[in-house]
Amino acid sequence: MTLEQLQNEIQKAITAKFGDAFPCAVLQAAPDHVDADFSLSWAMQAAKILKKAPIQIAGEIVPLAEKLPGVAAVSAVMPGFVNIKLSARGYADAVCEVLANPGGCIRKQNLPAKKILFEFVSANPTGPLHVASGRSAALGDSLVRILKAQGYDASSEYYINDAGNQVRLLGESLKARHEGKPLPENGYHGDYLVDIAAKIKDSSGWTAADYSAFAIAELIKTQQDDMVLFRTHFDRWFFETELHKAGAPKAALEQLEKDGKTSKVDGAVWFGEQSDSDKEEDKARVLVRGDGSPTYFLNDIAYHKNKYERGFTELVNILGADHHGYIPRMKKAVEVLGKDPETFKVILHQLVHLNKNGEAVKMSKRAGEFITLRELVDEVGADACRFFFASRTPNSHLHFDIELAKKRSQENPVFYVQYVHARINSIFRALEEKIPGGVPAAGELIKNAGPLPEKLNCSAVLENYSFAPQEEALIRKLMLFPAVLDACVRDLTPHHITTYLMELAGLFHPFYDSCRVINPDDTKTTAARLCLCKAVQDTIRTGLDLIGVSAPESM
RNA sequence: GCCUCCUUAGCUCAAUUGGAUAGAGUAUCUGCCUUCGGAGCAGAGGGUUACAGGUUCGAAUCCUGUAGGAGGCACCA
Repeated sequence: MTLEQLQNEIQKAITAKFGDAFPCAVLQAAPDHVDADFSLSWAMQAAKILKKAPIQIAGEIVPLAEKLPGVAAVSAVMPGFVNIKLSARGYADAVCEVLANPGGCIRKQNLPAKKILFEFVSANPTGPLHVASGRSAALGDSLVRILKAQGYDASSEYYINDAGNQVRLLGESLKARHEGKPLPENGYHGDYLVDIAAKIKDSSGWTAADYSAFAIAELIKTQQDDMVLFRTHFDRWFFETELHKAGAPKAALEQLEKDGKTSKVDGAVWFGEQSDSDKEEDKARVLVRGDGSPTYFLNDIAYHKNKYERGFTELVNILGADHHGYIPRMKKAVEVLGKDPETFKVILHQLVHLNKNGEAVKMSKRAGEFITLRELVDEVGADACRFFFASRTPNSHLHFDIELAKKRSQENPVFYVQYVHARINSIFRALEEKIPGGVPAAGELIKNAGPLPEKLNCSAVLENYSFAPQEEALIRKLMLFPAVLDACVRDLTPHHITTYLMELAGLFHPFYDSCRVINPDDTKTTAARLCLCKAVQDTIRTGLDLIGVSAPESM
């Protein structure tokens, strides 16, 4: 029995008794000071509609919940909570469910038919990726993993601005480096262009465009390597030049003009009304400059039109907070394209603040002063990096202390979580030595990283097993994992997973301390505890994998 | 000037979206010299959730205002 199943049963019973004009019944973990496993606040939410006292409604739910399998006791307490205690059978079943679906990560049924496209990082190909891109990458890649694991149709994409002014400027900067001449005004000063210039073998007959193309190709390759190093996968790298080849900006412009959504002022084509309100709300923008060239905004409209044309029904863009002004006009553009603006979502993450020796590090790409993502990964490792970036809600400002991160000390919570995984593994390694031949059934279990072996009857192993309080606490936490994944999808953020993993890891140690797993004189207890360890290990591995962090067998 | 976001334990952050006595890691203090990994465990201290009002059975969460911080307001991308 999973928590979701129990919740559904309660929902059914409540609907049968009270009708369906109410919020959903949600089971949540009971607070520490309450003698219960899970609790329901539904009675208080329904009180107004039912025009009854919450405590009275709660009292009416008690007999309904008492009948459910896996439930040992139910009580109604002021001001109107329904508290539920699980039976030993309920705990045992919960462990079996986790083992049957590794990590309790169950693919959902009856999902809405959505095709979701996540676009993230999409940094200009004018330099190596810096740490802020790491935050985007960690958020986006983790979210795609989480959605896919739950059965959603989600894809990832990186948009490369390989056209426009910055490309020309980049080519000019490279040419200057190659010829040892001074850089152009506003050129790119980073040392990486010196390295790229050194790779040029024969530049005779090169045009400005050739320099640009060479630099872009090199930098895209660098960014792709950086993303591989950061375990971030993109289903597609989309080139802006593809749009231009297909005449997409022109087509988009024609559609907008046909619908009367543009206006001409001073020789430039504008998007939106020239009304004060549109200007104030940042919805009016130039699409085509006075010289006839398209702005990035028109290109972006064409790009998003293209996304919808490829069959995606929901677009999610992950952007740094410095782009927030872009959202209102893009939403308006989506609407004008005839799509529901709700299908265009933006995850805005606040910027990464780097601190070094207590001082803020200012970063400017053009000045060439920045910490690259690669440098950071080389110093602290991809595991710590990914975990750290995934640990914060996108909305919060992320303070990254370089000195602290470089220390690779145990202050980093990622080690705390990984340690539990490795520690469980060492228990499994010790089994053969302590009990030659292993224990019935469970020995089979721990050899398999995948789903439960057919022949293992987990519920038989846990039959009549009496759980210690530390074991119960661990199982309760395991039962909450699917709800954590739901929360990640709901909020479009992976950070609930890292919080959860730290709490789960924190519950394993007291179990480990007070419940010796391997006992040659009691193979029944040994088998039961091995099952529990396996369930914890599966869940940790699944959780870490969803945020792109490794689960080491030893450390 | 206008707009967006943030302010929770010494530090870094949570809080199942309005639920019960606000929780973790880390740091500090006190115990455990460890037969499956001590990168650990048990316990303690640490909070007027920036401030002031409001909404209701109930607020860190919602609404208003104030203070402080970050970012954005191009015929750049």
